[in-house]
Amino acid sequence: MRGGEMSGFDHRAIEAKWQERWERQRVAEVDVRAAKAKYYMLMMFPYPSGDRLHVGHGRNYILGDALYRYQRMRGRRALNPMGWDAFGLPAENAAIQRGVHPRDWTLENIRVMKQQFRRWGILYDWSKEITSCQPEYYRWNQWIFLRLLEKGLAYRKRAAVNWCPSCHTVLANEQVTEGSCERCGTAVEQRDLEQWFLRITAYAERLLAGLDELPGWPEKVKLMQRNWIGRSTGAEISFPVPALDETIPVFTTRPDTLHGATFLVLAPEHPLVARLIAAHPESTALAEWVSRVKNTPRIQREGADTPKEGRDLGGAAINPATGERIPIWTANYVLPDYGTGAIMAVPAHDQRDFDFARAYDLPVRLVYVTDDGPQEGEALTAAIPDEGTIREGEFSGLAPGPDTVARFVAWLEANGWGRGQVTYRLRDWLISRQRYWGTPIPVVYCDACGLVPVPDEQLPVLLPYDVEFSGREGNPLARHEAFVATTCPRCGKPARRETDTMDTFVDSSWYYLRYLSPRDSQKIFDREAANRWGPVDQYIGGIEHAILHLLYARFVCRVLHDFGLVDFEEPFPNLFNQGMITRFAEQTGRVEKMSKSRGNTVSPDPIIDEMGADTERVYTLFLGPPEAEVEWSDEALAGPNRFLQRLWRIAERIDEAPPTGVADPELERARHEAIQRVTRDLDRFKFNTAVSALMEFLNVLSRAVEERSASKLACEQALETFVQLLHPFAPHLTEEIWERRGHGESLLESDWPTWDESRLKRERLTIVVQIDGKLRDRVEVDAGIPEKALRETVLASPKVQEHLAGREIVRVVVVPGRLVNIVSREGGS
RNA sequence: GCGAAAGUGGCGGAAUUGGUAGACGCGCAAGCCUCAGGAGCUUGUGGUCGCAAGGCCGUGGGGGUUCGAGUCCCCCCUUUCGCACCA
Repeated sequence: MRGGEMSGFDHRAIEAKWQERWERQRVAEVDVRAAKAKYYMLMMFPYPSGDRLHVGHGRNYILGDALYRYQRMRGRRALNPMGWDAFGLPAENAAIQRGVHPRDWTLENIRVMKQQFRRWGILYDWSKEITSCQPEYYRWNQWIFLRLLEKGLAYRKRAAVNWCPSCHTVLANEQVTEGSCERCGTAVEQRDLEQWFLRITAYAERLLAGLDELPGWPEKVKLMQRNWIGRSTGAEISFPVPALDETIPVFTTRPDTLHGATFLVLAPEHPLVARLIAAHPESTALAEWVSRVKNTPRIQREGADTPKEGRDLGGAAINPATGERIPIWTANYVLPDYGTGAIMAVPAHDQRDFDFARAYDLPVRLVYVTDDGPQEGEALTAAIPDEGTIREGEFSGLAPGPDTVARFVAWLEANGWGRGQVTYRLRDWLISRQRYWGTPIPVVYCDACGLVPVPDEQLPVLLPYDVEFSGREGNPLARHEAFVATTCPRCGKPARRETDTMDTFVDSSWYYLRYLSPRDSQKIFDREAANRWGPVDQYIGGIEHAILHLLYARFVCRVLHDFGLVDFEEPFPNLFNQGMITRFAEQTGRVEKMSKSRGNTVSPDPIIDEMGADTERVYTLFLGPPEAEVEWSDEALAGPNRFLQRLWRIAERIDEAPPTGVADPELERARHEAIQRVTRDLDRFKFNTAVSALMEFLNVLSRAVEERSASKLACEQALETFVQLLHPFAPHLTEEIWERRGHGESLLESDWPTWDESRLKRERLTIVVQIDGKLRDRVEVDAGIPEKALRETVLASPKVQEHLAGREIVRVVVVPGRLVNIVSREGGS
């Protein structure tokens, strides 16, 4: 196969020819004004990293292209746009390491990636292309930001935030995994900084409820989002602190255990901590301890394995239920940004509080007791979270559960001690980044006017090109005098620009709307087009965005909905997560996700050179179920390549078929079956089994041609159907055969074949015969055979007779068209 | 620890959702064709016993439901993923 000359067809010439023609004829361009039978499909737009795409990336795009071509042939007006998630850290790092400007680097990468898409035969409507790092795009990020600011949905606050010391920037909670920076793996530190947030928590309930309206999403992703939002119901209870003339509100999911609350615990960051320390005799030592805990990296401070540590702050609060004075502590296991940043500790019924109480010898009081369990707190060896019944008082005898909680909530409210409350795990979205290569946040700081939003007419706030990339800590933008120095839009006096840029997930939170009117310089997007084409009919991307991108995009879509810009609340009603391609990595000695850093990538270039893009495409789709992780095998490429070679040879020999043939009905049946199987499989994204069905169909056609057993007409019809069905998988070769068969128009314009149920019926059926569930024989019968006759046929079979010798028939189970199972037992005649 | 998904030949994977386990492909073996083959074609290919006909075993392990279980139920093991002190 050296050089490809041995191939039956010249894949290089054919692929180049069709790629050129599709591009020249702009076959994928859609006029969005006409939305008849619209089908908006979308691949998550890629980050144009400098690494060339490997076959693992290819899976994603090939799958999307196959779907696109299929939908086109089904007669849908399919829109398949592509763009670039072009802001982000790697560009800036490349600038520091190689001295290339992020913009130039990014645009060059885009050029290379486009070439790669082209070589795969992938069709995008390039007239809709968007690039998020261009002012024409990012000005609308700024526009959205200003609207959020107006509505109080964007705000600035000082908070302990995640800081990546390697990327020199803060990170959103969603970008921290196991206490480390998701991008570079460096342990994240805590820094107390003034930052910009988007109030996604205001949408927590709607984001959660909306998941129930998404049958087209994988359960796994919905579950991940539910867990991330983390809705908890319970109560907020206020504990008076007489000495400070304050109350400390706590959130608890177990107000029913209030009588067992023997101390309070505040997060070290809690605002009352400082006041309590000030009144404490050992205030210096305490303050030191508190500041040490505050500065402990998240990964060390949090986590179930971290030992619980705390200090008595010396104050006392009143447990409203018992009237008792209880101590106030601070501890590392109480989080500052969840609930109220303070808890009531009920050691008897919460394991964490129990561990802490035992470590510091704090009282343990049982509210619920079990008949056979300990009757006193001292005797407990572990918390009993949901067993037993309440021992005393007006709620005596109740068992733990939602009803009991509800009764306590009503009781708290009646007494004015607290109220029912819902709390979310979800935190507000931190969007500030101390980096250059992102959308400038459009606000100005004026000594006289304070924080002033940049007026719409002054947008975009342009990212300056001429910055210095030194690799020093701090945002290069902050050192750019001409950028920072500005005038206040309100009073005209000198002012400073905000130098933080936006998280790139802002860019990707609404881009699908911009595709519909990408060059509009007057407005963010065309509302009418957005409502006609949106929401996206099919969204395709990796599971790694299950939370980050998909949650942010759902949030922003709701915001835009509330602004009256779109009619829908869910941007992507149907989501498909393709699986990764894995391969053995020498470095680790394991089969792992294909990636440059693991050194286990496979370049598509030599494959395309030697066997063609069609081969890679068919192989990629054939490899395994698209949602599953699959292992790449260089060897197995030969199968799909042989398959395409055979197709070519058969197409060339089709004229040899005789004018009449005995196998025509059989071939026709196989043709209809192939149409049915491929259509059904594609509708369910089962590309792998669709390829199998085509292989089987080719085997039948191939035999018919080989044996000259079917007529030329039947063979030609089978071939044409075959080429149509295969087109989404192997577009170049199929176009070529189609054209050579005298068709003037692209296969994309042809109508997807339809099958006729009546043609699928077989005249003769093979019925499986079981005796006591074991396969014993097969009998061939007419399809319409009555059950009685079938039984007789089966019982007459010599093999059945033999196996039944000396046994008695108890029962005969008949599954029409499939099998007969004879149930027998010992004895009889 | 909690939650979810998945375990099928030498390999990737099928199985109309309770009805022939292993489709399709890779690999392997034998044969044909060929100056040659890393090309093409044909046949075979879960294990085991048997000359054969055929038998027995077989979908991570163990139980169960059923005429019938890869598929449903219970227990266990392994792997992967998500969350991980969220009160």
